[in-house]
Amino acid sequence: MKKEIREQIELVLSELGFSGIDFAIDFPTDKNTDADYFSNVAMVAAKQAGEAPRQFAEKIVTALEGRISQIEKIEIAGPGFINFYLQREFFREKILNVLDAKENWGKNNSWSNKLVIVEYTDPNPFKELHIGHLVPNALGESLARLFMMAGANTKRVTFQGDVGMHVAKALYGARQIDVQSESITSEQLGKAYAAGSRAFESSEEVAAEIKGLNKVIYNRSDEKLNTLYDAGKKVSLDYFEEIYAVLGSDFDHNFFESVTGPVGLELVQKNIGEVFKESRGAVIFEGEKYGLHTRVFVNNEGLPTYETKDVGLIQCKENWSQETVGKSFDHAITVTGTEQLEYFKVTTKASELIQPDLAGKVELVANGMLRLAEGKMSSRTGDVVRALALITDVKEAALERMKENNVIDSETVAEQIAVAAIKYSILQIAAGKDIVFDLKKSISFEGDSGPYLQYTHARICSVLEKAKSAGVELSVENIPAESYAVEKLVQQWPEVVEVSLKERAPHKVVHYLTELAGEFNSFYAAEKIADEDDEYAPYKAAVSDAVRITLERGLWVLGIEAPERM
RNA sequence: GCCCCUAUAGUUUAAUGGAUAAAACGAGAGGCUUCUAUCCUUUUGAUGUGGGUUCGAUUCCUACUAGGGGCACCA
Repeated sequence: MKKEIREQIELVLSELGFSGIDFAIDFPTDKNTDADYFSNVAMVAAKQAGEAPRQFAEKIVTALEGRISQIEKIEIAGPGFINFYLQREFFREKILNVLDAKENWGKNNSWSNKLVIVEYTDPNPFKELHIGHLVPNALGESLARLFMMAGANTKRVTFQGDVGMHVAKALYGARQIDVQSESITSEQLGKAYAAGSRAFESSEEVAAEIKGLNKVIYNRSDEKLNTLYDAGKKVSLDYFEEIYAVLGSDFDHNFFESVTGPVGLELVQKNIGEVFKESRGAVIFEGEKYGLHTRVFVNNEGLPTYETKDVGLIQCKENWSQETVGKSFDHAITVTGTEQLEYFKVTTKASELIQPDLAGKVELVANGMLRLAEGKMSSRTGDVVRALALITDVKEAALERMKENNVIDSETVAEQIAVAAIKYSILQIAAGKDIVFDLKKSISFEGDSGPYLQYTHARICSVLEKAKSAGVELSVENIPAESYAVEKLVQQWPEVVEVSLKERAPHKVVHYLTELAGEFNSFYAAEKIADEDDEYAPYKAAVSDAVRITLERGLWVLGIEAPERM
C-alpha cells in the first residue's frame, strides 16, 4: 500500500511539474491521529512550489482524488501532513491474507537469488563464551533471519581465533595449573587463560616465553603441546555447539584463524611495496594516507596478526562460497563489537587495494558492548559471567513462575523463555549502542520483555482452542463496521520486515511486536473471543489468529521460540 | 595529543528534519465467581550546556561538558 501511495504522489508531483523531491510515507507515530499512513510531501515540496505547505497539500489531495484504490479519505493535518485513511475492506482482506500466507506472512523477494554470508558470535577457542558474546549472536541470528525473510540464500558462519597470543597464554596457564589433555574441560580452559594472562603480565621473561610458545603453536612443532592444543580446541568447539543449540543458531561453517592466516599472509606478502611496507621488522599498512592509522599486518616474528587473518578471511569466504554454492557471495556481513570499528576501516581499506572485487561486498554491523549494571567483567582475570550460567539462572526463574501452569515439557519451555528474555533485552536496543544488562531485570518477565511476547502468543493459542471447542469457526464474512486497532497493526508487518532489514535494525521488529502484543492484550481485555453467541466472534477469532501468526513470525525473526503454552 | 562513538522521564530504552517526544520499570489509584493477571485501565514525570541552519531540530552544523572506544607488532 505504501508503494501505491508513493507512486501516485510521484505521478501527481510530475504532473504539477516537480521532480526529485525526497518525501516520506509512513505509519503515523502521533497519538492524535488514527490515520493509516501519512506523507510529509507537501512540506518538503512547499519551498520549491513557493507556496504554504497546507496550500500545496490541498493541490496534491485534489489531484489524488480517486486515484488510489481502497482509500477511504485523505485529510490535511497539522503543518501540512497528508493523512490517508484506508477502507474497512482493506483490513478485512489483510486478515484473510495473513491466514492464507501463514509462515510466509511478511516475506519479500528483495534478496532472492542472492548469497549472503552472515558472520557472528565469533567466540575464541580456549576462552570462555561469556554473556558478551550473546550480543553479536542475537544480532547476527536476527539479521540472518531477516535476510531469509527477503529470500536470500543465507549462510551463517563464525570466525574463531584458534591461534594467536590468547591461545599461547591459555596453554601456558594450562601447564601451570596442571591441566591434562585427557580430562580437559571448558571451565579449566577459562581458568588456564586467566592464569596465563596473569603470568604474561608478571614478568618480561614469562612474556617472552609465551611469545615463543605462540610461535611453536603456529608451527605445530611440539608433539606434546599439539595434543593439549587439539584437546583444548575440541573441548571449546563442542562447548560452543552446545550453547548454539540452546540459542538457536545453526552455523554452516566455522572459519579458523589458523586457516585464514596463511591465506592472508600470502596476499599481504604479494603486495609488499605497493600496498604494504616493511618497517622495524614488521609488515605494516600506512593508513594515514587515507585518513586512518597505521596497523601491523605481520609482526616481527613473521606471524600474521589479526589484520592479516581478516584479509585472509574475506578470501576464504569467497573460496568457501565457490566450493559449497558454486558462486561468488553477493554480500558478507560481519557482526562485531564497536571497539573494532576504527580497526575495520583500516583492514577494509587495505582489502579494497588488494581484493577490490570482494571488499565492496563486505559490511560491518557493529554491536554495542554489554555492561553489567553491577560489577565489571574480564576474561583476562577470569571474572566473567558464562553465557550458559546466565541462561540457567533465568531458566530457574521461569520454571518457578510456571509451577502452577501444568505445562508439558516445562524444562524446554523454561529454556525458551530464558533465551527470549535475554535476546529481547539485547535486541530491543538499536544495534551498536551499549547495553546495560541488569541480571535482576533479566529474570523479571513483566512489561516489555521476551516472555511478554511469548505469553501473548500462548494466550492466543489458548483462546483459539477455547473458541474452537465453543463452536466458533474462524471467518472474515461478518465483520464489525470499525476495524480493531490491532488489525491495523497486523498489516504493517511486511513493511516492518523490509525496513528492519534495510536499516539492519532488528530492534524495530522488537518494538513493533511489543506494540502489537500490547494492542492485542487490550483487545483481549475488551472483547470476548470464545463466545458462540457473539456474531463477531468468528471474525475476532480470525483477527486473533492473524496476530498469532504475526507474533510467531516476528519472534522467529528475533530467534525466539513461540511456545503454545507457558 | 589525534581520531571515532554516545548523551532523552528517578531507571532502561524508542522516535527516515515534522503533528501535544513514545513505551516499560519504579511510584500512586483501580480491575480476575468471566477466554492463561507473565495481563488490562489510569495518574506521575524527560531531549547535557551555549550558539547556528530551517517554516519546523531529540535528529543537521559548531563550541563546550561528561562518558566510552581506537591510535605498531593482542584479538
